[in-house]
Amino acid sequence: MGQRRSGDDGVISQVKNQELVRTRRRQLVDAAVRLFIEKGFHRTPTRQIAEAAGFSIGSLYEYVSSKDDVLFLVCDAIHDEIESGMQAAMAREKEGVSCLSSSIDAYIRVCDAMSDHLQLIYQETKSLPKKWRRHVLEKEVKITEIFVGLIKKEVAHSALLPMEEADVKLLAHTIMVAGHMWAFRRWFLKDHCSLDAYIRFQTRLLVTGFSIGTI
Amino acid sequence: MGQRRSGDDGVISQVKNQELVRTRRRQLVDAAVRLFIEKGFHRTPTRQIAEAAGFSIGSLYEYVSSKDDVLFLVCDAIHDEIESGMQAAMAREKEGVSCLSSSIDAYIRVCDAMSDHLQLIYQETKSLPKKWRRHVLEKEVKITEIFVGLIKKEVAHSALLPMEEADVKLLAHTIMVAGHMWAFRRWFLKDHCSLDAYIRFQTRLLVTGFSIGTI
DNA sequence: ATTATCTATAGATCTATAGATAATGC
DNA sequence: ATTATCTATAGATCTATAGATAATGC
Repeated sequence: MGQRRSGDDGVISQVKNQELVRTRRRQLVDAAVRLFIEKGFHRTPTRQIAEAAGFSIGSLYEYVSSKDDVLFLVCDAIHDEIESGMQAAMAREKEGVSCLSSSIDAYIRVCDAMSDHLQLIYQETKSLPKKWRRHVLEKEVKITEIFVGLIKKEVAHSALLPMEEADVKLLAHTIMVAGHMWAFRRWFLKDHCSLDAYIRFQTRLLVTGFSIGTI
Repeated sequence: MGQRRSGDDGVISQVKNQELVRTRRRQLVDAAVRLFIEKGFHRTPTRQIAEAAGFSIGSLYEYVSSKDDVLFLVCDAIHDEIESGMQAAMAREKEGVSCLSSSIDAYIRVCDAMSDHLQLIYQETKSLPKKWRRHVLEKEVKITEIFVGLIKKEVAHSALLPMEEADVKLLAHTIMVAGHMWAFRRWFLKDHCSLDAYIRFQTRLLVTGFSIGTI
């Protein structure tokens, strides 16, 4: 059939050279991210994506089989970047009592650096075909699990009050959203509060509220 | 020129009868909300909006001057509904120490009832022309101000710790987002947590964390 | 006359593909 | 031969308007 899957993402390419597929898709995603942030997915013609990526519309369809594919590759790449950004920041942290707080700090800084990308995800996830929406949401859960782990560790160290499993998950998701909020509510926040002040505020709300012996 | 503004929203209609403009736009918005929730703004043809509203494509353009106008009317109507929903719920509340908590409760229930609409706003606000995006965001701030007032009252009653003005605003916005979160993260929350449990959790996080003498 | 509504369509897209061309390797 | 790329375009939209028609009021 000449149709090949590339990587494990399930997007079909006509081109056989896997190395080439990776480079071209990287170019494609870089161009598309920029355009989608600027004008949104639906207002960006495939033609223009191809042009910005440096090849023709015909070639574009050798590397994806629909415009929706491009959106998926974009969302997937953004999530990868957030995840690796967090992992990198956390690797730099020391272990210790303040492990959760400092991870929140690192995470919100990643969200700050990627706030355009986060806004894009909030806008366009719904436009993804179902199968890929699920994939993207699973990755979101995976990132959230990092916080689940950290919270449990704090509880084990008695740095946080004991919590039910359900509350741990809820707290982890609320932390995730606190980071996203800095991105999608920047239209307000940027005029009223510095990044540092925001991090201080959210950390107090999210961590101190549940911790032992403070206030 | 035959162009008339209708109401104070700045959307131009060719039809003079203001009463008629109101009814037709109501039909238009009702139809569009349904379709946009189902398929998104960009995937819904104007033709289909007109048809679902019960008149022809020609007539549609007598009541708005572009498809963007329809999106604006939709966003505006949704915000109105949220605001009036909250006002109604709060009118039912008693004054008292638990005023903030019970307002959060009421607010999150409104968000629950309107979660499809909220998701729509998160998706499509960016598609609005600048002038109207600003209008929509101002309305969002206006709703947030309700919480600013409530928080200040709690502080005055010494039910909350003293806070700086900036923190009051931040807390109010965080409350708003806690409500939205129930809507836009329902893909996860619905399987892990009831509405009541969610409200309990967020109230604890948002109110108890800052209140005096608890924990 | 004026107002509201409808039908038909101009005009401008935009996605995806077919088929030609160039480059690479046997 | 095979692989990758490009050009040209089919075919399917979709928005917005022009101009005809029907209904209402002087």
